[in-house]
Formats: sequence, C-alpha cells, structure tokens
Amino acid sequence: MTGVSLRIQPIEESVSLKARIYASLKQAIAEMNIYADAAELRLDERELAQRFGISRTPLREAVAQLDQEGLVRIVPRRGIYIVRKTKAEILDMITVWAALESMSARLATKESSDEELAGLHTLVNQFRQDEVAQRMGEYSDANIRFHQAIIGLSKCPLIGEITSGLFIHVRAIRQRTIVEQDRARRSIVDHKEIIAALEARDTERAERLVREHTLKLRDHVERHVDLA
Amino acid sequence: MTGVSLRIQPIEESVSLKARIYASLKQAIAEMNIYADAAELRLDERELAQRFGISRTPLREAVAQLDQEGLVRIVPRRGIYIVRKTKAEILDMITVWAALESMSARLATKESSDEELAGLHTLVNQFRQDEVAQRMGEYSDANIRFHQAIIGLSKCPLIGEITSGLFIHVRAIRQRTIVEQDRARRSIVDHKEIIAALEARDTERAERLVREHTLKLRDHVERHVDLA
DNA sequence: GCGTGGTTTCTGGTATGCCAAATACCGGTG
DNA sequence: CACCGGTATTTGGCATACCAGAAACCACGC
Repeated sequence: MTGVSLRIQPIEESVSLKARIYASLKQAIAEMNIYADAAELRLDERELAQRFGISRTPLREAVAQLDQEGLVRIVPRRGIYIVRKTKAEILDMITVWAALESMSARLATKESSDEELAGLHTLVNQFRQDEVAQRMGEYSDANIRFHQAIIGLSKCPLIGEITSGLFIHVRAIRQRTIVEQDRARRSIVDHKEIIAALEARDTERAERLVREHTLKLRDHVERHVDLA
Repeated sequence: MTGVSLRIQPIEESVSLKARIYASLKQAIAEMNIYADAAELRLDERELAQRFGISRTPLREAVAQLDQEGLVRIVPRRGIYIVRKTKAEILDMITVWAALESMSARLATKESSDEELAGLHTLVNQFRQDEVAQRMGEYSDANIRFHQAIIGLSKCPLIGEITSGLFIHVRAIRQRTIVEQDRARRSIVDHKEIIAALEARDTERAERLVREHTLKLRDHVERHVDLA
C-alpha cells in the first residue's frame, strides 16, 4: 500500500449519438409550449439529421423512442408529429399520478426517516411569506418538486420513473391553467397537512390527503382548462 | 343505390416489419421462462435478423423498443441480454400494480354500470367448484384476467397500458412462486368481497380491499419467492 | 507454467443509398 | 373554370456497407 490512492473517475462513457439526440429532442419538445404556440408540429427526419450533423439512422432511433414514450407520433409516409395530448389523456395522467403518489405517501410513512420527512418543510416554506401569485412559474416548479420529493421517499424507484414521464405532459399544459391565487394558497395548506400526516406516521390519512390533493388538481383542470 | 354494399375492410394496413418483429420477439421472451431455464440470455443481432429474413435495421428498432420497455438490455459492444428482473424490482411492480388497481376500483364504483360489474362474477365462478390446485396455471391466468377486468372498468386506458407492461414481468415469475392451495382459495374469497364492495358502490372499501389483496401477493412473493 | 503484448474477430453503432407509398403539382380537357 | 389523370417529389421504411471498441485468442519470452 502506498497511502496514495488514484482518483479514478467512472470514465466518460462515450454516450451514443442516439442517446444524446434523444435527450436533446426531448428537452426541446418539453420546452416549447406546444399548447400555447400553434407552431409547426411536424418534424422532418432528413432536416433534423442534417441540423444535428448526423445520419438518419441514430436520429430515427431517437425519434422512435420518443414515439414510444408518446411525445411524438410517427405516421408512415406522412411525417413526425409532436403530439398534443387530449384533455382526457391529461386527466388520465393526473389520475395515475394521484394513485401513485398516494401510494408513495403510504410507503413514506413506513419507509422514510424523520430526517427525510423534515426535508419536506423547506420545499414548502419557500413560498410562505412570498406572494405566490407574483411568481407563479416558480411556484409551479416548486410544487412539482414537493410531489416528486414525496415520491422519492417511497423508496420505490419505479414510481418515480413512471411519474416523471407523466410530469412532462402535465407540466406542458401549465400555462393553460388559470392560476388562481386562492388555489395556490390552499395548495400550500394542503401540503402542510400532508407533511403533518407523514410525520405522525398516519398512513391512511397521508394517503387520503395526497390523493384528494391531486384529484383536486384533476378537477380543476377538468373544469378550467380548455385544450384545443 | 344498388342494394348491394361493398364489404370494405379497414384495409390491411401493411404493418411495418419493425412492428411485427417487435411483437414476435416480445411474445417469444414472455413465453420462455427466463427464471426457470438458465437458458442463453444473450441475443445476436445478425443471427436474429437472418432468422427473421430481414436486415438489421428494423430488427434493431424492434430490439431498441424492447430495451426501453425493460425486457432486454442492450450493452454497447457486448450484446443484447434478456433481463431478469431483480426481486426488488418485481416487488416494486406489484406495489405499482396495487396502487393503480386500487385506484381503478375506486373509479369503477363511480364509472361502471351494474351490467359491467355483473360480468366480474363469471370470471370468479369459473373456479368455484373446481379444484384450484389441480389447474394452477389456468387459475393464474384467470386471476390476472379478473384484475385486468377491474382495471378496464376504470375507464382510464392509461392505467391499462401501464399495468399490462407490468403483468408481463409478474407473470414470468409465476412458476417460481410456491402455490399453496389455501392461498388460492382465500384469493377467490377476496375477489368475491371485492365484487360485493364494487356492487355496493362502496368506494373506500373497494379501494382498500383491492389494495390489500394485491399487497398480500406482494408480501407472499417477498417471503416465498427466491430469485437468482 | 504463466504473464504479457499484439493481433484477430466479433459486436453494436453509424452512414449511405434505394424503394414504395402518399402527396403535391401541373397540364390537358370538358 | 372545374375536374381529372398522370408525373414529379417528398417521406419514412428497409437493406447494405463500413467503422471503432472490446473481448478473445495466440504466440512469445521470462
């Protein structure tokens, strides 16, 4: 033993073009507000490949992956279209989200430590004194982070994987939802109650509060969001 | 009008090779018992392409899709491997299943008609008088169909999509689970109670029974199934 | 006998070209 | 001017060829 140890880095695992293109396209699609802009929703394989400076093969594989995820739709001999989810599909996603996050809350009451639960407070307190309405965008993101945190506490990675796929779409219609200051304020109250239930290890109550909270959002979207 | 009408068929939408290969591979993987056999878990692109009589391009796209679904794993410059899920992953899947099916039961009490609910009886009664233990394989499939039926009653297609992906894996370890006759019998009792709750439109009870029923399976797998 | 270095081979990744189907375009015809 | 038929073009699907990295193999030297 020499006493000095080499700091080996996990190697720069040269990511395949396919993976990089996939990530790039996914982010691009997530960022463009497909529900606001009536922008061009059609993509061209050859043009994209040229813009990325690669051949069509890896691009096609990346697009195929996005297609399977439901972000785009490939229509044979027609083109690649960025999909706008229908309202019914968005509502279904929120329903699934409610199911998975309420299960997460249930698990969190059993699997997570007091310290982990304490971390939730900081996510909520960010917006206590501030005027929520003035920074709605930030609040929405913090809101999602709170829910993702609960999901993380479930110690069930699969739930995180599934919901992260859903959040992309739900997040996309954010700008279409009428943000009422009152709703945001009540949302914060809900969050605090959820934390309290979790800390009290009240499994049933935590599950119920989370479920009802998310289904409230579902209801809100159903009534106040108008999609295409 | 001539009185005779052309029987137009929805056109044989010549399915792409990719789609057909994908379906074929998926079924093949689902059918082979990857947990029982210690069979070869590695696939060769070129050999498969040759066996299917196609080029590597569509085959690769099909395999990439299976990779994203988690059925196989593509390791660069190593090969394509059929994945054996770890026990923890299987347990997580059952947990997600429990969350989604219990939500389905909740929705079913509100969205489904009495006639639809009545259909559930036939799925259970198949195995009332029969000796369950003697035909365990059939029972397992009927069991899954019962749960899929409940999911169908939720009127939420997304839940069906997600769970169908999970069932493939859960079904694969079926032969590894020690089937106790007593467990199967109690399972049928559970099912009847679930139907009763649904028909009584008792939302909370239906949700709880479904959740507990599936979590019972999770517990059973956790205790009695030994994976690799 | 065993470790070592180089070479061969095998594998998935990528580039390129061709094809058929669907569409867009255009000119002729009533 | 409207309509129809045919042709050119566009587009995704598929086949093929080449590449680089990694592993397997082998021969050489200690």
